Amino acid sequence: MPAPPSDEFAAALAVAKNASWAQVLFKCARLLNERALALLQKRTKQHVRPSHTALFPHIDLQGTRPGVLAERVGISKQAVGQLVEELVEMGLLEQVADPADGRARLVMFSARGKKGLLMGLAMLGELEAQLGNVIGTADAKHMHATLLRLLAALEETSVP
Amino acid sequence: MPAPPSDEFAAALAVAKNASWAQVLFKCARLLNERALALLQKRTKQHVRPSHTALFPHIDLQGTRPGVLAERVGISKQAVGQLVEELVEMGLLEQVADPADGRARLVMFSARGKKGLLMGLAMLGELEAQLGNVIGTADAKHMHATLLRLLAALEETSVP
DNA sequence: GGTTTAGTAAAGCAAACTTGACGAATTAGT
DNA sequence: ACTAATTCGTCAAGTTTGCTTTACTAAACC
Repeated sequence: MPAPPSDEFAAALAVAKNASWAQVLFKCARLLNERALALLQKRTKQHVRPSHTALFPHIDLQGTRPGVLAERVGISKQAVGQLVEELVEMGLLEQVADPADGRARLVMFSARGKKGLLMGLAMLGELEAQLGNVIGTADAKHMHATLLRLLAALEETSVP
Repeated sequence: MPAPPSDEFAAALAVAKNASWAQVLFKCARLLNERALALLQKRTKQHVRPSHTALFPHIDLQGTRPGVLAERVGISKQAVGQLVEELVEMGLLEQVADPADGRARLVMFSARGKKGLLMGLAMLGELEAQLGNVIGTADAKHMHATLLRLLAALEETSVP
């Protein structure tokens, strides 16, 4: 007698699930992100949100205009305006008039923002070291290299 | 003459950034997720959202009660109720009365939902294969194994 | 028969945006 | 030189997503 169709489905599902590294990647990223943000808020006592941390790597040390920032992050200028406003209130960013253009302003890190940024990265380093002890430093390094190439592949190739 | 302090900061920043695999992991996950969701909506013409796909892996083939689902995903029963309602409207899930309990209902995949699930996983497999060609199949496999151990480490160890 | 338990209903909230309308400075056209 | 069009950012309002809280019914358990 033939197996019921639901078993075929279950088998196909199991195979597809097992083969997929993307799902594992998603889950790792989500869990690690949650942990890092929880730790960050615990240490800084500031309400830094994911949208804020997404902004940081795009701010040049010499300062960046909000419009440029919006383009880099891929959101509207208004959205950047809101985020910057919040971060200025927290004392992490500051704005200065752009000497080259009276309409424009330059967003840059304040002294406190710079310290906070380094602290945040150090904190991430701690987490990575802690996890590296569990998964193996060599494998962590190997994964880092592979992820860098994956990132390049994602940024270069277009959506099919 | 000594270098200005901002250069020290820039150097420290560059070092910290370069050493961090977590940031690369986050960016890869975000980009890949965006691409997968865009492709999914393009193919299915349905408005499947991340919160929906987060639900799928927790639904047993024999059906799962909303309350149990809520516990597994870590959200309220009401939130599950909303998501299930939407997915039933899309024709991907269906609900049947639980024969063991008159108050309870069982959430399960409809025939169309099962087909959709397999299609979605196949689609993810396509993306992975395409990226695997770029980053190298062996490295992709190695990364998969490392990520699985990272996941285990994240789920086992507590927040410091 | 009283108390859990399963789920529903309605409202609200926070995050992370967007759209549309605007003012002020700059650049371009004539 | 002087409008005219463009660009830079802001203000205010609205939207979507993904939840939560509070209050409630109906069935089941004891």
